[in-house]
Amino acid sequence: MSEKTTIYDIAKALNITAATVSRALNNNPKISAATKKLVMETAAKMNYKQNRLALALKSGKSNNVGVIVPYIDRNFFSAIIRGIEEELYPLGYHVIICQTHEQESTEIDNINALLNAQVDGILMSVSKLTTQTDHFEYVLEKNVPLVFFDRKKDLKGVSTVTIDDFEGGYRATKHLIDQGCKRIAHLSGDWSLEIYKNRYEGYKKALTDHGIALKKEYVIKTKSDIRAGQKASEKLLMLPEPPDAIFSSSDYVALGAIQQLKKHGIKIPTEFCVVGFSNEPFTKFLELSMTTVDQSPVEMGKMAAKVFLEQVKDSNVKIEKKVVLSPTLKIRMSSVK
Amino acid sequence: MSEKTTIYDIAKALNITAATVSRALNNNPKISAATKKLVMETAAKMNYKQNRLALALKSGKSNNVGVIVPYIDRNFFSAIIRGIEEELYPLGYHVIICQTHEQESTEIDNINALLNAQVDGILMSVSKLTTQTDHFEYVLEKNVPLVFFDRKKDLKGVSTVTIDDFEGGYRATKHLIDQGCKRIAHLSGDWSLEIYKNRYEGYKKALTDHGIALKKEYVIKTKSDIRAGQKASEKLLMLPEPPDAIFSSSDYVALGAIQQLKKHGIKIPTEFCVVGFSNEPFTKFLELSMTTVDQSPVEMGKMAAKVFLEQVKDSNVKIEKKVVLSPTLKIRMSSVK
DNA sequence: TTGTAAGCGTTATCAC
DNA sequence: GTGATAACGCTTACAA
Repeated sequence: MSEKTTIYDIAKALNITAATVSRALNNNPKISAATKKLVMETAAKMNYKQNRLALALKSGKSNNVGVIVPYIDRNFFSAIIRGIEEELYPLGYHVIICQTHEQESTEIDNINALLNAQVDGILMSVSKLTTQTDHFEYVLEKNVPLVFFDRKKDLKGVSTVTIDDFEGGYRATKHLIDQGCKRIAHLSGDWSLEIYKNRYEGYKKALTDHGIALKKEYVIKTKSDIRAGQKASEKLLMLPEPPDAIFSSSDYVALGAIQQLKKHGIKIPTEFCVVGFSNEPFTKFLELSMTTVDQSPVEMGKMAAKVFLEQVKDSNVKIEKKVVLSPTLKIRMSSVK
Repeated sequence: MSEKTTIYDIAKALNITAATVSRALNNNPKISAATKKLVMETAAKMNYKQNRLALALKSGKSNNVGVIVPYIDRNFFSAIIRGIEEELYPLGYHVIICQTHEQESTEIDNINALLNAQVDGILMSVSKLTTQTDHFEYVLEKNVPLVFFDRKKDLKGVSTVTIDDFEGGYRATKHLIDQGCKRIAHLSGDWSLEIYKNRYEGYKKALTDHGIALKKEYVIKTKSDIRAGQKASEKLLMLPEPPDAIFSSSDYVALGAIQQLKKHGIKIPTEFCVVGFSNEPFTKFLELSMTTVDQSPVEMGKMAAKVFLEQVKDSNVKIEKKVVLSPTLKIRMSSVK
């Protein structure tokens, strides 16, 4: 029973040919009900399982999609993958995962490996350190659908699913203004990544829309970890006129800021408000729960999958879809006076 | 340039045969240095990429492994997957992921799908609701290596990688005893999952080893969420002699307990100590950081991958390896008086 | 309605 | 050292 049974085995058992078995198994109309039933039964009896590899080789479709992310154990990305998997699995697709570790060279390697594996599409978030775009063009040349989620590069023929980072930045900042904060600082990330640039732009627009002048010393670019948040907020507090609120592009940075503020005996939210970005799971478990911008990553994954499916449906038509999801502001204790 | 180039294209270009090209590409000894060089060069020039699907069909090895977990966006599992991916990718394997959603029927479906896809092995954590084992036996019949991590079923021929849950429970409890806690309660999970049973056994042993009688009313089985932790601890506080410490088999339950204790004005850790299990990321970000048992999931994933590789190496020898990793107690504020 | 045979891209086993 | 050919398991014109 350990040997795999093929359609030939079934054919032999019934004294018919493999082609007929294949037709019976695939609901081909040109087949008699009798033989079809017979084939179905013996297939079940012999425990036949279709070899997807053979099908893939024949059809040129592997029914696998590749998903590339920086790290799979970052909640934002694993939630996206969950969305992709849940959308695609019912349609018979399998998800192959790769991690770039934020390295461009690894990203290129991942893409080549997935292409060799004949994936039907690649869904990915661009690595922080990626500057070239040749490897993306190469995917397109091979006519393999390419969908960027969250972090993208602007390329012709590539569909993207992102959230409106500008809007996220705007609403976070407006919320702080509504709370009566007058001197709102912003902790940002590297602007070579659009997402951070856009969150900053939203911040800026909200300020000017409400007649608040942008103070250059209130905007600090940092790495995305707790330590960076501590250092940046320390710097802010040393200013002649320190801020009374922080909008951070990262939840981790915001957490570092909160820790540092507390160290200085500053009361949150009464004296100082903080808003983060990403709705990392920990933000709502804090004793002082953190206001943050939710990116609905599972939805983002599902949407990326849907865009991929559209692309596959009309493979002759090159679609270039730009889906922009709306972020949700999760208002919690760190910003409500 | 959009068409895929095969070894036939290279052969045609050089007026040799595909077999020769194949040999050149695969470092076959029976080939002249000259033709080899020539083939290599034109292969590069024509941008040849090996079709892994064809190789897979021919060889019977897909170089894919399937990984099945309840939910991919649970940190514990995504970290394990990270470990698996990082161990296997350098060897040319790709990781296909599936989610059971804790449903037995989905688990069975996942296994069949992966088997159809001709994966070279299946690495998985058993779903909470799984009672049958037929689908696992079936994998073994097909001679596909099967490795369980964390949640396992005892089956002949299946290798497992787990942490020593007994030890974890023992050390967590002993730590509480060392802190001077006298009345230690335990919040457990469903004992049909070995992990919870073993953590409880460790708890029990630590108590008796230190001359503390096990009180039945101090042991409560709950679901693994915050709400359950709140309710269970409420029940404990209503006891005629309420406990002065909780060892919880889940970080979420422990968090719920802490919240409830605070609601009653109970001071942690001075009046009451709490220890969780799993070292979920949020535990160390809490203002009152939580003591918990770390399961080193990335290491667990790497180990599962290594066990799989051993199995593959000697496919004729059936290996049944039981790897048990040691947990680490992360001592934090919630339990240090 | 069913059988025949070619083909998907490789590699392996023969010959030469 | 290289070429011809079969085989992996399946689908699909084309014939019958």
